[in-house]
Amino acid sequence: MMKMTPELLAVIAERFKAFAEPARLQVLYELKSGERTVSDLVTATGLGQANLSKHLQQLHAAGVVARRKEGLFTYYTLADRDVLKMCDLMCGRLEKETTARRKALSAG
Amino acid sequence: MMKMTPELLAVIAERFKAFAEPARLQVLYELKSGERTVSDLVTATGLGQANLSKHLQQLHAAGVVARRKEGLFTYYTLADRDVLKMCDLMCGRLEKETTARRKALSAG
DNA sequence: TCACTATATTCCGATGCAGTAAATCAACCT
DNA sequence: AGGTTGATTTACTGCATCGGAATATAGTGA
Repeated sequence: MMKMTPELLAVIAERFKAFAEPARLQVLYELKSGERTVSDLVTATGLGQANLSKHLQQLHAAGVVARRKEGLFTYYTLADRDVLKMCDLMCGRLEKETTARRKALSAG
Repeated sequence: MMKMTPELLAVIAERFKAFAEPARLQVLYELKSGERTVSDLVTATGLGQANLSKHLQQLHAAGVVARRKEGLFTYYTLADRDVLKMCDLMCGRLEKETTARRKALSAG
């Protein structure tokens, strides 16, 4: 485990922040099935183009997505396998809680 | 994989948000070594007491930490093993990037 | 060069959140 | 009951950020 300097804490927090927005999670969810252009994502998510573009910049700056330009289009993809692992881990935590809560309700 | 409703996206984002703040990460880092009272955390982190208390409420609301009252004291702990897994996964991503960048620099 | 399309960027209003100080609450003690 | 201590809550301020509209940039083709 690395030493926890304030700078490192800030960087890690920054990374988590990339995941901490419904719009951005929606984008990641779309990218699960593969590469998408910005327009693809606009129609898939219903987000405004300018807004989406800004979210994509943030995701890219945080190393969450990769991009590739081809002519007029910019193709975005998930940066690596760990991105999905993060989401799955978080969803797993949620599921555990909800099933636990369900159990508690039926038991109580 | 569950269906991605706007509500679910909001909940997941909320969870990530709990990790997306240096002060809160610092708290989690402290709790790695075990149970701590609020005062313990105040001295360990250097955060103001009221401020810290609010961060602890957020972490608790997000299911990241558990608490236990004993007399005047409130003891906080990490809620489960997955909390650390989240952090380790994120740090792993960071390390990969920095080593990759180092390699690119020495190669280029 | 001029138009057209796909993205990115800038500007702005509204909302959210971190931090601090002061007030409040809760448990303990004499 | 009154006082003390640990913790939470409230009120407030300043700063960040989301979303939308308008504008700018860049690549394409006539």
